[in-house]
Amino acid sequence: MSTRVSGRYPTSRSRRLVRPEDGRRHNVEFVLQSVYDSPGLTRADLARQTGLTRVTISELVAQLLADGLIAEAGPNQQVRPGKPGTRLDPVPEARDILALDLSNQSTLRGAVLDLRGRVLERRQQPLDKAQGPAALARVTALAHDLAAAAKHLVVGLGVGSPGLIAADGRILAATSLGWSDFELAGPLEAALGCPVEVCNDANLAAVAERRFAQGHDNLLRVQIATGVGAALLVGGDPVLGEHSAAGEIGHVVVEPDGVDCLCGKRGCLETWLAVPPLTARLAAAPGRRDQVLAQAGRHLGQVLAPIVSALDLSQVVLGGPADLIAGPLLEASQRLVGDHTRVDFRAPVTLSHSTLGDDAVLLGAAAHVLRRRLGVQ
Amino acid sequence: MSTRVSGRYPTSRSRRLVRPEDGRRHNVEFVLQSVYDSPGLTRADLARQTGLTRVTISELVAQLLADGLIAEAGPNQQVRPGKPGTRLDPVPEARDILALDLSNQSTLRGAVLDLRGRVLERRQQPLDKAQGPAALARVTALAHDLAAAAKHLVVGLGVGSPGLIAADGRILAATSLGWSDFELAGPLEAALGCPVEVCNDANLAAVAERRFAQGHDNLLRVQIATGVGAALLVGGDPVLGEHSAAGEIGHVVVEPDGVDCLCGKRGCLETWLAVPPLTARLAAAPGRRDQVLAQAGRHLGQVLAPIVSALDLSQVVLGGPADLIAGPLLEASQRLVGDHTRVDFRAPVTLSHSTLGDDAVLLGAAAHVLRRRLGVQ
DNA sequence: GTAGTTCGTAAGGTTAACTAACAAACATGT
DNA sequence: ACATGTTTGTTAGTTAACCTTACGAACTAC
Repeated sequence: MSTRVSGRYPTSRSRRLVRPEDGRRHNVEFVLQSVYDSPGLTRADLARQTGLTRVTISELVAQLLADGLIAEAGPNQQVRPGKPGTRLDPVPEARDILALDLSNQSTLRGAVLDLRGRVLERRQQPLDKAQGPAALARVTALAHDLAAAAKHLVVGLGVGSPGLIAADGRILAATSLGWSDFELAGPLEAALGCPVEVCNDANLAAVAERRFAQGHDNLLRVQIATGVGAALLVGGDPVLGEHSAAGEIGHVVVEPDGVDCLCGKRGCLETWLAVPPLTARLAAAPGRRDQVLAQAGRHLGQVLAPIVSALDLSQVVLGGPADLIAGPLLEASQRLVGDHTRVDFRAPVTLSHSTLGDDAVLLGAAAHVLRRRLGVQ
Repeated sequence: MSTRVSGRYPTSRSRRLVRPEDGRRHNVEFVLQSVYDSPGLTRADLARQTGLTRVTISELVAQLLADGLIAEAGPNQQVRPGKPGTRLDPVPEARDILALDLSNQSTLRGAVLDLRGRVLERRQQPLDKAQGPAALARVTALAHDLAAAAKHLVVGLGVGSPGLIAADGRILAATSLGWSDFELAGPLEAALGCPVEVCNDANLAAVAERRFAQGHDNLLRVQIATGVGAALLVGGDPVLGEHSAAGEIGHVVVEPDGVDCLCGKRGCLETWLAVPPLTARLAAAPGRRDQVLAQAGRHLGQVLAPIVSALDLSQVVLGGPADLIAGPLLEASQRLVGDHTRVDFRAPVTLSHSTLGDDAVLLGAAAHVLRRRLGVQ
């Protein structure tokens, strides 16, 4: 795990040839994942569970012990014949992960986390409407702050950015930061000397729900803020789409004769669900708060229903201000989706308000680095 | 390729440990894929393209030559210094693939195909409303017919079945055949002695669009027949969903105060788009054929719009009777999806009528076997 | 005709899996 | 108490799949 020269083990799609050492690293990562999933396993347990021999497992474990990523935790307390095995536990404090959240328009947020997703340090940096290279300078400065605050070896830096981000981390368009067709990871890697992973902020928030809030492998996360964005996990992986624009549901029309939207169409979902228009509607109808929220929730449900059906989702998570989302809006949305999609062979979908708060993107950035660099997902 | 003992190379999700021979097979498959993608490559081309050494590539190529899956095609006609390389071509006639389509309620259809997807032989078997074990007997008989008709080594049998099919091929529910929680692949493998892959019919049709009709890696295919079903490819892979029920969009409500549906709700998409209700509506309004079809198309578009936005799809393919689909229905649907989702950073989605006709499922079954057994996708 | 380039193969090294065998540490039965 | 059997983790040696180095064959260019 200390030396990472060649690329990652290929998935079914990103195909490339593999060398024996790719297999070795994959197997080391697999053992690490197993120890994270089931702390206290012994080498013999791992061998039985994986099908590799005890000899090979011992070698893989020795590598992880040498790297400090796992530790022996004394003999197994069992009442069985035979020599008791040695329990193995993960050591989440062995490494630090740096995480950046660029989604806030006024302040860049950063944190140092351990491998369990605990926030160890926080730093931030005003953006002051910096654009392009000036924004890059602010981001780099914040990254340096984080690197200086880290007290352990750093696995890597994860960056959650708004906008369209390609699969390779290239930023196709991020208007709030003035970047287009911009390579962010390269300069940051050069400046910091550690691996950098750039990903869309909404996708990272969804990844965080999965890893740190017991989310399912197939889930939809909707973020309600200045606009309305969504991210989708299928089989645990974020969906990028044909133009890296997946999740852009804010401009689906839900009310053909509704009010004008900035995009030029009328009655887009955002004209109901984004925070500014929603608070304006609430202010304009003082005594009808619950009805307005329920109406917004039904419009959301109208968009969710086909998605939930087509993807057979069981979980939708909503992020955003609790006072707007957590009550009638969520309930109305859940009811409409249930009523419009219910079939006998599918359990009803569950909508819930995110428990991750403002740290969703930071946690997702850490989860992403954890996965890409150590294979733990 | 002749010996296939251990499992397949793992993807990012289906994780397991890998042995050196798994890597070897993955690499052999990669080379085969490369030769299918770019016929006429030389060993040296492959080495440059993949990063492996010429020595290793020669070994992998020797394996494929010995299996007859590729062939040398004389020296490269080039005007360059140096020894000309030997061109390598795929040999699609080297193997046969058996394919079964169980989606028709009255007749089981089967075919023998080559590795290019050309149909070499066709067989069929009346179902006569057989259910459960009796249906299995019909399926097995047809599979035997196909095996007897094959003139080359058989890669495997692909089966496209209606109903809910789990990722491992287990049939969770297929009401038209009277199967529930039913292991179809096991008995067929025992009877035929060749690998069997079972998959949902709609998913296979989508796979066929991708491989044999130049479909994108992210596409939605909607089949309009007795009911309305859909299948979704994300990154080239079929989406199964949390309960293997992905694609079931027929019972999304599009008209809350519409007519009663068999499912117990009102105004489901099927009450507009399935062939029986649609033909009934056309018969009931003799002079308004185009308007009725356009209305059906708009209801479809209403369901497609959120899906297209959330997944950033660029392609939707409609399968079913051309006289209903190919005209005003498709145009109205395309227009509504465009009008309801258009945003500046995304190219508009393209709806089209499938060109694969009745063979979509058979072709998909062959493509699936090709991919699972020979790694060509 | 000579030099330079490119292709495919041969020989031998390195790595990462395997099998076989063994000492250590435990429970159980006499 | 003590032999017996079980389970664990390690050592020693084998096999497989990649690598590097080197070489003959076949072509172009001067």
